[in-house]
Amino acid sequence: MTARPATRIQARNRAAILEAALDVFSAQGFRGATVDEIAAAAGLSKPNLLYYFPSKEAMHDALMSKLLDSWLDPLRELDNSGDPLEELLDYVRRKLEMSRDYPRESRLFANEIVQGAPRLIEALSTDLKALVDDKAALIQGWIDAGQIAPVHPHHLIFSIWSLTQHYADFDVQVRAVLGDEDPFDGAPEFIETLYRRLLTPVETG
Amino acid sequence: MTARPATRIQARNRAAILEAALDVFSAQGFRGATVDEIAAAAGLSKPNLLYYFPSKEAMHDALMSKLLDSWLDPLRELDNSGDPLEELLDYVRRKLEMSRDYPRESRLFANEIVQGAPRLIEALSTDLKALVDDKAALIQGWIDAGQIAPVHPHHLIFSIWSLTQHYADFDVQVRAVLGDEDPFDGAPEFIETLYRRLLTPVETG
DNA sequence: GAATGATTTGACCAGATGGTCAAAGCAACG
DNA sequence: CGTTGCTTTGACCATCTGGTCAAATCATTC
Repeated sequence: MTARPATRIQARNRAAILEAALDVFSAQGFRGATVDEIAAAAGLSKPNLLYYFPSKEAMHDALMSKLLDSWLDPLRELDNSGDPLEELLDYVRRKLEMSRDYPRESRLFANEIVQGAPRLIEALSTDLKALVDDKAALIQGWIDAGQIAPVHPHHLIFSIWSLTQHYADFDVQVRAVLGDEDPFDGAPEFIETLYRRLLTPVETG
Repeated sequence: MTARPATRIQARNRAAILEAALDVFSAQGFRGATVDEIAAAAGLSKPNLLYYFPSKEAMHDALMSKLLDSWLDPLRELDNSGDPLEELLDYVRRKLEMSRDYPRESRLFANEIVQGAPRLIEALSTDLKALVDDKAALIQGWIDAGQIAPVHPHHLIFSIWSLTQHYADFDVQVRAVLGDEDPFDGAPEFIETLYRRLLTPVETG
């Protein structure tokens, strides 16, 4: 599909550009980002940058298609291989780690969605919906089997997204409120407690 | 403080402009919004719009200062007047209703924060932090009294923000995944269940 | 080291955008 | 109904921005 970089120079420069573009797009949004700024961040001249990517939109597209995949990976791993509650907690942990380790990717995504996801809506209602529906069915199975407490599976997934990504997307707010305390000191325990208490099945009397 | 509109025409036009600006800024972000677009949405010519607000930034500022206040109001109401768990659930409900009824305000706020809150960071680390610290202490008091289960108060508040605002800020994503189902059919029950189970104190044995 | 093709750049362009200004239109009040 | 001050606008400007292009530079291969 994607044209393979033909030379070492191409590989290096395309990587540098995408790295710079991630920086700028995630901090400024698509319209807020300028090609000049990305070029400067990548250490290239603007025409040189446009030699590797035909347009600003092409850079954004390249980032977005890489992004959606890696964004969905943690959910793909959710399966029937272990204890349901632990499976879900693993998913939560993976998502929280992504917020901590890849906040720019999370913000790039958030920027896109908040503004109506013009360049992404197609993939959301096809690929994403299909995957989520699939995993929701898996979760519903666990509920029907009494292995976790009954909750609306889709909303459960939304809650995991929102709780974990909040720490990346609203980072400045969280840090402004916490002051010196590192958000990721308390977050894992809080969120794990939350889901343990929510999902642990109640004894039927 | 703010200059009172001197005439009926000023009152009407300033209101129309802020309404239009809310529409456009919340959908496009600050840099994505154009003055022409706001003017058109307000039914005014661009120079006429700039007669009422001296610049694009002035419109944004006017919106932001109104916003932060109303955004914090639900939290201000959290107090010691009732059962702690019900107090917190009321707060959650108020926030969720705001997401449903005022999604543009929520997205305006989200846009600002995701992009580093350049125009808001000051207020976040003073006003917001003070209010949250205050309410966190209240919550800690409930925990110490054994009235709700022990959780990190700040993270509890973050979780309420993220869970409720998710339905406004990530609306397109939520709807893309849910298809025909209205998000606000399932969300209130899901979130209430979540906080009841999280916060109901466990019997000490 | 000359030829070939990949890479880089300075100069440039067209359109968008935030903002200005002088003049025209309009409402209100005497 | 004419004066006064508020409101509206067409025309205009400077700057920013995405993108182009021809020419120059560089790497590679024979």
